[in-house]
Formats: sequence, C-alpha cells, structure tokens
Amino acid sequence: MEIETITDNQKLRSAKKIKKMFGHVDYRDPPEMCPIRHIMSLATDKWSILIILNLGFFPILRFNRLKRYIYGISSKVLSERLKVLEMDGYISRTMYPEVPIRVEYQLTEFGHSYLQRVLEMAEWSEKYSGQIMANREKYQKGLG
Amino acid sequence: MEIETITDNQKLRSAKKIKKMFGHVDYRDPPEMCPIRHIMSLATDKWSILIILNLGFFPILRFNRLKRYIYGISSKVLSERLKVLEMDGYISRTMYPEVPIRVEYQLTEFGHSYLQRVLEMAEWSEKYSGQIMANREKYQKGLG
DNA sequence: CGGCATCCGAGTAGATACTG
DNA sequence: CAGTATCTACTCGGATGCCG
Repeated sequence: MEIETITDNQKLRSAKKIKKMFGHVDYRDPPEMCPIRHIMSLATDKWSILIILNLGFFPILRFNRLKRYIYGISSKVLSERLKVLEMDGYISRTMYPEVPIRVEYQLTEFGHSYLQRVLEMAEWSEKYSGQIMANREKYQKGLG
Repeated sequence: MEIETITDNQKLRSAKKIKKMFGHVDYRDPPEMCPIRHIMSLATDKWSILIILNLGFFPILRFNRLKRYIYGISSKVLSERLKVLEMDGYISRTMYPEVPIRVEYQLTEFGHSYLQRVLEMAEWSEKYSGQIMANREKYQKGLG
C-alpha cells in the first residue's frame, strides 16, 4: 500500500499552521480553557461522528431510526450527544406535538460544513485501515 | 460570521461518499468490528490529537518535553497513548541507551499523512470556535 | 414515540511513589 | 530520564423503568 507522500515543504507548512494556532499558548502558564481542545473533544468522539455521518446520509432522521442505524448506542447516550450537538449548532431538532410525538433531527448548514471535515477523516481512515492493521501486526511480531 | 456554504450538489456528493463507505453495513446484523469506527476512535481522542499536533510542530520530541507541552496529561496516560500511536504506525520511538536514557518520538510518514487530516479538523475548529460559542449562548438563552 | 431518572458496574484517569 | 506500579476516585456507559 502506497502512503500519501508528504514533502518537506508540506511539513514546513503544517508546522506554520500549528504555530499560528497554538503559538500564543504558553505551556508553562496554560490557559484555563483552550477553545480548540474543547471544541474538538466535544465533536470528535465516536458517537458524535456517527451521528453526523448518518445525518449526512439521511437528511432527516427521527430518534429511534437514528438509534437503530448507530447500532450499539443507548438511548441515554444518544440523547445526550444530540443535545450537545444541537447546543453547539451542528444539528437542529424539530418537535411535532402529535400523538405519538415526532421529533426530527437534521444537520444545520454549520453541521454540513463540519460533515465535510468528518468525511475527510473517515475517508482517510478507510483508505488506510489496511495499513494500520498491518502496522499493528508488525508491531506485535516485533514484541514476540 | 459567515459559514462555509455547502451546495445541494455537495450534499449529494457527501451522501454518496457515505454510502460508499457504509453502504454494505446492515445495521440489523451489524459486523463485529467496524474498521472505521475502530480506527477513528483510537486516534481522534483529545490526547492523541495533541500528541500528533505537537510532533507536527517539533519534529523530534522526548517524553518529558512532550508531557510539558501537552500540559495536563499524566505520565501514565501519555505513555499509553504513545504506545497505541506507535503500534498503529503514526509515530516512531527511538531509544538511546545512554545514561540517563533518551527516547525520541517523531511522526512517521504515515503520521504526517494523518497530521494533514488532524490539521484540517483543527483549523476548522479554530475558525468556527466563535460561531460555536455563539450557538451555545443562543441555545442557553432559548432555555431560560 | 421520544425521551428522562435512576441505579450500577467497568473502565479510565489521576496522584503518588518508585526503578533501571 | 522515561517510564511502571499501585491505589483511589470518578466518570462514563449500559440497563431498566417510567412518563407525557
């Protein structure tokens, strides 16, 4: 498997980007709250990513369908994650006070923007999943 | 703040990508292990991301420097994460049996490839951190 | 149907101390 | 210096049951 080649130039550019993002942070006197840390930790956990991906595929989803598609998640955790994602503006929640009640979730425009990033990450993961498994096996053998 | 505009066409393309990735998965009879879930959950946690970013900035880092830069992490957790990242091939670990011992960590080529994705995610988070905070405040007010 | 309240267990993180 | 060992504390997730 060929790995995407990163040139030295590209590495330099990456370093510059990182400097731009974190250059102001003094690790000896760290800020109370780092927005980037905070935001990423709230939306990159595995369940949130799966929620985003499912809503990227099905434009509108109700609670229990979402729960079925994201197999393995509990109601509690799903509703927690949905609330956070709604709060931060990734998804919208529309309640129709019918009987039985109907609640629909969908990505906001902001959520669609985030979906692009999640997709890039997911595509990368898929592309190199074989590579990673191979790396892991090699590592295990090196120990044995 | 302007949000990146996602066209309907782009949304369709996203849906297609997702279908390509997960279309084969039957949620009524889910696979034991989903590689994408697995891989993403192992490398998107907040500490791993910070390790990757720091090694993207400082090409070579020793354990204690890394620990200082990633303020807030404990030795235990850092060494655990480093081991996983090494195992999966993101970073390399070189030990020099001097006294005192010296161990150097750096990104592999594979890790540099991953860094690109992490950077995209981090830049997005930074760009929209204000937006997210605003979303959150608005949400809180809606409740009160 | 779409949740929320409660309880409980496992796993994880943190603090501290220690070692080659 | 670069971890490991141990113990504790606590968070998180899962299961269950209930309600509008």
